[in-house]
Amino acid sequence: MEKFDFINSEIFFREKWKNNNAFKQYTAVAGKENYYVLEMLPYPSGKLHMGHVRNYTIGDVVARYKTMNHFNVLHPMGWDSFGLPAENAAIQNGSHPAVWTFANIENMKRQLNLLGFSYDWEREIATCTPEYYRWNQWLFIKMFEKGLAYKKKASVNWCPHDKTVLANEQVENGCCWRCGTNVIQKDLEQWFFKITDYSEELLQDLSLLEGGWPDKVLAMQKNWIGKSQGTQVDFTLEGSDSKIPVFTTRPDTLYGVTYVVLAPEHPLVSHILSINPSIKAGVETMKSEDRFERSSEFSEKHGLYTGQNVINPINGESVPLWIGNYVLMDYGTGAVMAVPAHDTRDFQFAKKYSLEIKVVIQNSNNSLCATSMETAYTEEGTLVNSAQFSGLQNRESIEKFTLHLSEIRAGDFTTKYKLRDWLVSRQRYWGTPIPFVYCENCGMVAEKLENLPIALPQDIEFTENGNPLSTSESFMNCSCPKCGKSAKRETDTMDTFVDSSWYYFRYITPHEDNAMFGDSVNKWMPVNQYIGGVEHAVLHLLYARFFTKVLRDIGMVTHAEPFTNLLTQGMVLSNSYFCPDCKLYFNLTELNERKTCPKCNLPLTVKMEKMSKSKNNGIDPERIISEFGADAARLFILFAAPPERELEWSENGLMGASRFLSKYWNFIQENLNVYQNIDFISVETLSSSGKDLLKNLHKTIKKVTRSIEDNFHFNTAIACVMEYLNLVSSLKSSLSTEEDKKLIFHIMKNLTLLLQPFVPFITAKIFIDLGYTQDIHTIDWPKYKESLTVDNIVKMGVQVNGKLRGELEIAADASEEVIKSEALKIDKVGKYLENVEIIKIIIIKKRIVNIVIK
RNA sequence: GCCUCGGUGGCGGAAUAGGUAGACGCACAGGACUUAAAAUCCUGAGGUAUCUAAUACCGUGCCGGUUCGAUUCCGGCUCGAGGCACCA
Repeated sequence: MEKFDFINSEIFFREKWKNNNAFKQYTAVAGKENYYVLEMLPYPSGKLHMGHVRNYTIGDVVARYKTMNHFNVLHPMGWDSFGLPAENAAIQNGSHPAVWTFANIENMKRQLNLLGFSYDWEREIATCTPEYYRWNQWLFIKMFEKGLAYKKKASVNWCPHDKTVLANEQVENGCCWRCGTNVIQKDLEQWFFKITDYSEELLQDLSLLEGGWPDKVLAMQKNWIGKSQGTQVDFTLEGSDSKIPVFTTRPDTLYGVTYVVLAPEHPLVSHILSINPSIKAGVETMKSEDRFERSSEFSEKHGLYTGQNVINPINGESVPLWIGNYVLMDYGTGAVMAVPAHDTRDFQFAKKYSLEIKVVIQNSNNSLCATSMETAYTEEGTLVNSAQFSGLQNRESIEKFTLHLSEIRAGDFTTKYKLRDWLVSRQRYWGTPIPFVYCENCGMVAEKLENLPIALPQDIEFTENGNPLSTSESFMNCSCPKCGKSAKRETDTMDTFVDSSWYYFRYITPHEDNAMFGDSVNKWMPVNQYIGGVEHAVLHLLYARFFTKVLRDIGMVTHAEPFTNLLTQGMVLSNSYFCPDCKLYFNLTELNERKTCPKCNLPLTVKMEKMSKSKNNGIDPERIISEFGADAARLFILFAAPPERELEWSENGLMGASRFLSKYWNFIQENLNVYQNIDFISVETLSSSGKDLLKNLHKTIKKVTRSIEDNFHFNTAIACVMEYLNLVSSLKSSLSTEEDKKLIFHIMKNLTLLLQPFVPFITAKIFIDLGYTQDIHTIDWPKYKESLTVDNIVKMGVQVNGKLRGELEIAADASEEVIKSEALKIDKVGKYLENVEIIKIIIIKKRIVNIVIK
C-alpha cells in the first residue's frame, strides 16, 4: 500500500486553493450568519516561529469549522509592518526598511501557505503602506480636533538603546519592552492620546466582555486602569492662601495626620525653594533619581523638611511639610497626607525622621500606644482623639468625614485612575508621520485632510544618530496648510500600536480609497473570535478597545467593543540544553545522540521553557513541515494541550500525530474501492458490530462537535476521533453484511469531514479519492442523530457503602426494582451483604447503584 | 503585599448540573514479522502487599466539613505559574 505522499499533496492543494481563490469571502451569501475570526497580525520579523504556528492553527480550525457550519466566515491576515527592527536592519546593511520588510512579508506569507491556512488573501494589508497609514493620519487629525490628541512637555520614558520614547504600557519593570534596556526619564515635548477620557468606560465595559474574555485579561486591564475612589482634602500652606490638595482613601485618619509630603516635581516646590533655597540641591538630587528605582517598593524612602508648615482643615492644626522621593507626581495630586500610626510607609518614614505619631484608631483591646508601636496599625477599629468622630467605627466614618470636609469647603469625594495618557510619538523613521506642520505665523497646524497621506520620504540616510526624517529636505520643508508660507514638518512618527488598534476594521473593506473603512464594517464587527498571545493584555487589547470607542464617538461604527470573544493561547515550550561549564545554550539540532555538550562533552542541563532566541531552544516550523508534513505539525500542536494552556514541544508526540495520520490513511486505502458515494444506511440490515460502529460514529460526531463548540478543546476532539478509529480497526474484521460495507464508506466519509479543520491536506486528498469533486472545506459538517447516541444497554457501577464492588449491564430503561434485584445478584457484591442490614439502596439510572449497609 | 489561574500515573493531558478516576497520546516492557535493524502490528501497565491469578488496601497538593457517594461543592492551609506593585 502506498504511503501518503504529503509533499506532493501539499504542493497540489496549495496550488489548487490559490488558483481557485478557495478561501475568498463572498459577502453576498444570503441566509448565512457572518462570523469574523481573527488572529493577531504578525510583525514581519522574517520567519514564522512556533508561537505563530500555534496561534494561526487555532484560528484556522475555527475558520474551517465555522465555514462547514453555514457561516460566512471572514478570516483575513496582514502585517504589522512598521517598527524598529526594519530600521535597525537598514542601518546595518544600508538598504531601505521597506525592502527588508517586504522581503520578510513574502517569506512569511509563503510559510503561512505551507501550513494550509485558509486566509482570504485578497484582504491582505500591510500597515506600512501609504494606503493604510494615511488613515492613521486622518484619524489622528480627527482626534486632535476632538481634543483627544495633544502635544505637551512631560517627563517621559526614553529608551537609550532604541533612541525613542515609550508609552507606560511599553515599559516592563523599568525596561524597554522590545530591547530590555533600562528606560530613563526625559523632559520632552511629546504627542499623547487622551485615553484617560475613557478610563471609566474602559473599566465599565469590561463587564460586557465577561465570559467572552479570559478572567485573567479582564483582571489585568482592571488593575491597569486602577480606579480608586477616595477623598480630596485641601491643606493650606501656613501663612498663605495656597491650597495643597491631597488624595486619600482614608479620611477617617485625618486627626492622625502629623505631616504632609510633596513630590519633588510638585508645582508648589519652586515657591518653597524661593523661600528656602537651602534644600534646592537636595530636591534636584531627588528629581534626578531613576524613576523606576525611585518608585520601587524596596528602595530607600527619604525626604527633606521644607521649613514650612501646612494647616490640617479638619482641626486647624499646623503640621510640617516635607518633600519625599516616594511621592509620585503623576498619581493623585502629587501630595500625600501622612498618618504614621496607621500606614506602614508613613510609619517607617516617621521613625526615620523622628516625626510625631498619633493614634486615632484603637484596636479591640485598647492597647495601641504611639510610643510603644513597632509597626503601623492598619486594621479596623474605633476612632479616638478625633473630636466629634471619636467612638465611631473607622470604616463607617469615612463618608461622614468627607461630607464634613465638603461642608467646610475643604474637600470632597473624588476618583483617581492609574491609567495615564498614551504617549504616541516616536523619534524614528519607520512609522506613520504625524501630520502636523510648524509655521512661523500660525504655529502648529494640522495638515489638510486632502493632502493625506503625508508619505515617508525616500531620500533618507539611516545612521545611528537621531531621527532620520529630520535629514530629509524634501520631507522637512513644506508649506503651511493655513497661510501657505513655508513651514517645517513634524518629524515624529506614530507608535506602531496605533496601526494595530484598528486594522481589524480595515480588513472588511481593505481597498476602500475614500474612507478609513466602508459601512459594511457594522455587518461584520465586532470580531466574533479573536486569538492571540496574552502579552498584549494591557497593550494592544486596551488600545484597540480605546480606538473602537473613539470611532464610535465620531460616528464611524455602532458598537462599543471590538472583540466579543478572546482566546489567549498558551506559550510554546521546548527543552533547552545548557552547558553549565561553557555557559552556553545549544540547539537540539547541534547535539549528538547522547546530548552532551558539543564543546566540552559534559552533560547538559535540560529544562522545559518558553521557546526563545536567548535559550536557543526554538524549533523551526519549516523543518518540521518538510520532515513530517503540515498536517502532522498542525495535529500535534492541537492535540498536545488545550489551546489556552502551555504547549510542550515533543518530537515523539509529533511522531504520534504522524502515526495516527498513517493509520487513518491506511484505513481509507484498504477500503477505498469497496463502495463509493453511498450515503444511505439501513440500520436493520447491519450486523451487530455494524450497529455498534454506527452508534459510536454518531457519538463521536457529537463529542467532537461539543468539544469545539464548548471551549475549542481540540485536544479532546482529536482524541475522540482517534478512539473511534481504534474501535473501527478492532471491529472491522467482524463486519459481514453488504450493508456493513456501505457503512464503511459512510464512516470513511464522516471521519474525513471531522478531521478536515485540523488536517486540511490529507483530508482534501482523501475526499477526492472517495469520489467527490467538491472542495471538502465547503461541505457541511456531519450531523449526529441524538437517538443513535443513546445506548439501550448501559453499564452501571455497583457500590457498597460508596466503594465500587461490581458492575452491571442492564437495559437503559430498566426499572429501579429490576436494577435493584440484578445488583443484589452479583456475586462480588453479595459477599459484602452477608449478615448485614441494608439501610437503603440508591439508584441513579444509567450511572450507579449504591447499597448502604450498617 | 494584592489580583488571576492552576496542582490528577514516568510524561502531555481526559473525566466536574457530585455518580465506575486516569480517555487519547508519548515514553516503557513483552511478543509477532525480519538474517538483523528500522517501520508496522498485537499485548500489558496508577501505587502497595502476596510467587501468580484472584483479592485486599491506598490513591486526583495538605487538613477538615457537607453527602449514601467528593478530582468536582464549602472552609482553612500549602506549593507553583503569570500579572501588578511605595497608587496614598
